[in-house]
Amino acid sequence: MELPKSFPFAEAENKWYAYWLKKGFFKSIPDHREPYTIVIPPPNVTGVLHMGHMLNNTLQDVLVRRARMQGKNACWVPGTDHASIATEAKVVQMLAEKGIKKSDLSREEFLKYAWEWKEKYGGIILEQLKKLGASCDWDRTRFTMDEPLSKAVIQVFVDLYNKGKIYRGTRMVNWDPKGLTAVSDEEVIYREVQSNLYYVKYPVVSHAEGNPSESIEFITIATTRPETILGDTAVCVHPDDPRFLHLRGKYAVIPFVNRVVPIIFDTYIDMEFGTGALKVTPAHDINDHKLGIKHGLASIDTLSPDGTMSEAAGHYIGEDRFVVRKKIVKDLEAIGLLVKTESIKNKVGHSERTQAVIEPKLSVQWFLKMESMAGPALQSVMEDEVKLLPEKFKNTYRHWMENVQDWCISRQLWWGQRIPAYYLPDGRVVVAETREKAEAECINRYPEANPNLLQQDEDVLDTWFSSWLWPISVFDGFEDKNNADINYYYPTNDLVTAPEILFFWVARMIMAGYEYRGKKPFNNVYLTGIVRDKQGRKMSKSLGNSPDPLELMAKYSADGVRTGMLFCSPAGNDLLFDESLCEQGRNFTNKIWNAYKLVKGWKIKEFSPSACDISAMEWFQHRLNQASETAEDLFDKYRISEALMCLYKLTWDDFCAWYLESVKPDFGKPICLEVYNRTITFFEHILSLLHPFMPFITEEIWHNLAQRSEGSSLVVSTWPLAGNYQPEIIRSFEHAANVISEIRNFRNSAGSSPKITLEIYSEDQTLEEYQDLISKLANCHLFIQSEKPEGCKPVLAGTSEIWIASAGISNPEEEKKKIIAELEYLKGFQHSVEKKLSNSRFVENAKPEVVENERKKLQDASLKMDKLMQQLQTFSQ
RNA sequence: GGGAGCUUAGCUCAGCUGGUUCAGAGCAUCUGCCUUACAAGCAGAGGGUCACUGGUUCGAACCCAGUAGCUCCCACCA
Repeated sequence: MELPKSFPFAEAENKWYAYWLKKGFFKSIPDHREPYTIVIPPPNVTGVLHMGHMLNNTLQDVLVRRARMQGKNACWVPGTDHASIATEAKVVQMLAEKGIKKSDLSREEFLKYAWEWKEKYGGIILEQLKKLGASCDWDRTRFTMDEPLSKAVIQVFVDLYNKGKIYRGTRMVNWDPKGLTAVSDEEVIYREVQSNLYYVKYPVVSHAEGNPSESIEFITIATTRPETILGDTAVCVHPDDPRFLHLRGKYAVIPFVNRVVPIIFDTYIDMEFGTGALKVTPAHDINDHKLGIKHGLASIDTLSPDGTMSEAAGHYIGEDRFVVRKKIVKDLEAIGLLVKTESIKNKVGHSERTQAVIEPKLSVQWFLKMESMAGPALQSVMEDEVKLLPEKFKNTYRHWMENVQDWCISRQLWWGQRIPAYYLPDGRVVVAETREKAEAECINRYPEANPNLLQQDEDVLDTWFSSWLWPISVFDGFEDKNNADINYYYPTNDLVTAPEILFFWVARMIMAGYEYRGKKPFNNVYLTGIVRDKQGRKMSKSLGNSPDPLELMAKYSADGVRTGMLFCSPAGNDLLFDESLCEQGRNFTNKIWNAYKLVKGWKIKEFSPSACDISAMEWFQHRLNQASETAEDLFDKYRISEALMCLYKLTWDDFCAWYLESVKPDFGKPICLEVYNRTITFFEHILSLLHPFMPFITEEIWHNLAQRSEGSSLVVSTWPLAGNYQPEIIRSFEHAANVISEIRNFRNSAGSSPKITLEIYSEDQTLEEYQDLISKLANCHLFIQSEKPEGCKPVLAGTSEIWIASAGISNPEEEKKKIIAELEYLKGFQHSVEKKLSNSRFVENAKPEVVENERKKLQDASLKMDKLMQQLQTFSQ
């Protein structure tokens, strides 16, 4: 049977994934084994796979597959997130395309559409993950709005409310006047724009009842939003600003509305900016709002939800804010209060979805107090209860946790878990899990009230308010606190996610973990980087620089893309993605495939192995053990990229380039059975080590390399343990390999064909063991003898010298040049070591072994130099 | 504005407690090869003042201080 030249991955991927599912290898139920658990960071239910998911999920799969092979009960729980904002936006858009406005629908009608949409498009991403080879337990797939999970969310809300940790409060939100909704900070895009800075003077009076016409003095403020003047309730200056000291206790008069407001002093002011005096509009600016609270100022909301001036503004009522901006400037100028106009650059927030300029607006929201929850979560990370990888994120984490602000958990949306708060017409509130319970509670607490009049809060909860429960809720740890799953799988082992959501998600899961289980949710958090393009730009749809993962996998194979992504993505580092990485991954699969093709093509016969075979097998066994140990260590330190690179080199360089070349029989000759069997064993070992990275090709080859019993698979085979190895054996082989390289090098520089068999002599006894191997790989006859034969070129390999019978193939000029360069280098080297050794302070202070080493270096160097000098002399003869 | 981090070969990154021929790896580049597993390959080679300036030390890529540049997070400049 002729094998194809490269790995036929498309078929193999489908075949093996179906096989794994059919055999249920990814399923997990609690048993006597040690559990290994990962919960997936749930992607948006309507999302599609992008490069970030690829990196993240490949890493998880590597960890899970290795754990499974190590004999642990591996459980990778998949699922999706309802993503209120994103999904609702998509549904609204879909409806708009059908000519339906959200505002024309009832909540129930809208949700019906949303669920239909979710059923239709939801979960595509999970199907895509299967293409990648993700070994999730698909029977455990969860969605954050599945009934038990939603129930858990409501239960937690009620519980925290009853504990006094949830409260209602006023907060400034980002209001989108076009979308008529509040949007989260993440949905506000700050853009640098050219704006006008208007300098406006306000009359100053000395009494609260002062009359502006009596004023002889003015204070000039600078503003980019003059339309908000109508909502001003103070003017603020810096307490240390000498220009305004005399204004202490005085008042300013707001133009048009003639409101007399205090002049207040606060260090918040930047004296350098504008005039050093700030107009304070607590209802329409976040910092002014803070100042307002601090100084007890009134808050006048001069804007209607649609961005026009409200009744409270008193003037320009019903006109759009930007129209008013122009008008008010003109009117100020007319009454002589506009001092000047400057052009400046500033950043203005725009709504990501509607592009409208965001207006800060006060509104009533639900909050979760963070203080008491942050403490244990901070301590846990600082004491490495929960380990962050890489560790540098501990700093950022601490900084955030120490300055944590209360979490605004309400969202003005319909898609999500509706807040279980019920209001009486007079505004009194009861919080309960269901309407029935709320009514009962109402009767209990407010016997005089009519429970039929209770109205549920219109808002839903922030999506993070359900995802923070994920590691518990996927195991139904709220509904049934002591079920077998939660007791077995929780705390989970590793979490793999992006540092961007360290606070939004990771920190909050830790809080919820301690609050509801009294235990951390996971042991380790592996933080990946962001996948960027070659120029370091974030991948985004609008830039069009984000490749389609499915196309990449179709082109380079899933294994190729997986390894390509992992070749250079250490934890916490951004990955500058380039398709050439996938190419490298694909080439690697090709290399493995061809090694398999070679081995598979051998004819086997029973006879004794050659000396060359024996030395190769011995060396490779030790080298394999060494590499296994290194890889194991790297895995344990979560240096996944490095573990892969270690195995890459083991496979390509050691196994293919050296070992297989050493034992490869001459053309048409058979291989001896013992060597063949040994080779298969080595190959299997390598396939096992590579399996977590490249599940498909390894499975394919593993099945074809030997007879396998029915239902067996590399997926559930045993992870190979690193045996002992002797470094001396590896070193002595490396010496032989070095000799081979030198001979090849000699050939290259002499322009001699590799087909010519050379005669080589050496007095180095240690080469005797590898005599056959060197002869084979360097196409030569190696003789070990103490005398140097006539007419040979000496070549230095390490500290030992070989002599090459080079009749007619030498290139004396080249050789001479090389020797001289080498001598120069050694001279410098020798000099520096001598200097070090003649320094008495070095000899006295340095550790004895260090000094000893320096002496050894010096010895080796002089030995080499002697030999090189001798060689040089042969040229002058 | 506050905080954190980074700067080592053309690119992406290792380099652990300062000391082994310590200046490394992979990719890319160059040279020579269609050698019967693989040209998606083979055999070789070149390439770096470890950002800069001082300091500590017998000894610094590594420790300390300063300078420059870059990145990220938080806050949002009236």
